[in-house]
Amino acid sequence: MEEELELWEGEKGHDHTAAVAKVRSRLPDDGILYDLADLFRIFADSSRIKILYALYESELCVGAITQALGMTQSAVSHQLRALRGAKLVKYRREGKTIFYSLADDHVVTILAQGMEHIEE
Amino acid sequence: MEEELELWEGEKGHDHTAAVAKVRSRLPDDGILYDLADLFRIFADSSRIKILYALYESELCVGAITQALGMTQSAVSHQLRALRGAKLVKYRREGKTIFYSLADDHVVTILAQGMEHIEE
DNA sequence: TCAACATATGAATACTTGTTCATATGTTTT
DNA sequence: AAAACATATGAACAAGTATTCATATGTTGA
Repeated sequence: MEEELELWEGEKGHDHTAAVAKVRSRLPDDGILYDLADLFRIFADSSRIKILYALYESELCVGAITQALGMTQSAVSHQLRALRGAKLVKYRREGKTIFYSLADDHVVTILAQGMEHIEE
Repeated sequence: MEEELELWEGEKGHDHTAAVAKVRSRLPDDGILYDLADLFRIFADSSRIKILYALYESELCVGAITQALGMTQSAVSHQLRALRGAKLVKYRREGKTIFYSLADDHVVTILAQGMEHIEE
């Protein structure tokens, strides 16, 4: 007797070709997906999350963030650098002091959606 | 002559007490912020992002994900475990096959907001 | 211009994490 | 019951990363 015809030549198991083709055609470019992962990696640390929440309602200078969160000035500054790199915060200088604030509404939305998710 | 009165006893630099108190009063509990960081950490990897996007439109079995993304079955399974742990995907069994799908709309919203942010 | 202040940065270390390899679990068919 | 299939899991290694410590840059006032 004949064995079952194998449409996907040489592969084991059942056929996925249709689903695979559909996924591949709609999946965003690799570069985009890497950038997206990089963005979320910035949110993936509790120190940075704390900084973002601290900035939720008003701008703050580095010293205030440092005191409020009980971190060292160096650690805060390193994390602000990461947040700046991801364009999640903006800053303005006033004399020796530099004030940071949230860059745009995406930050707020992302935090809020994440919060909703974990509170379910 | 008198030195300037130091309201925040012993600290150097200018005063942050008001801002610090405000931030501290509004900042969510540490545990919540850790959970939030943990959630975003799941999004912080391009393999998992790819899996989530693959599941964007329809459920898929592990084999289909494996083929579509060109990963090993083991790697996919490990990442699905992480996604399951964060309740970002759900699954159902049909014989030997297990179909995964997105758990809720937060996943879609978070991905979409992230995408908007990096496309600016 | 010098001292004090505010913030930033580089290097080193301790910790976390994604993948691979080998194997285990669970399901269906013969 | 055994074999084939589909998925899950544990251990180990390589790669990435947050903090600390020391120091640098930039700004203001004396």
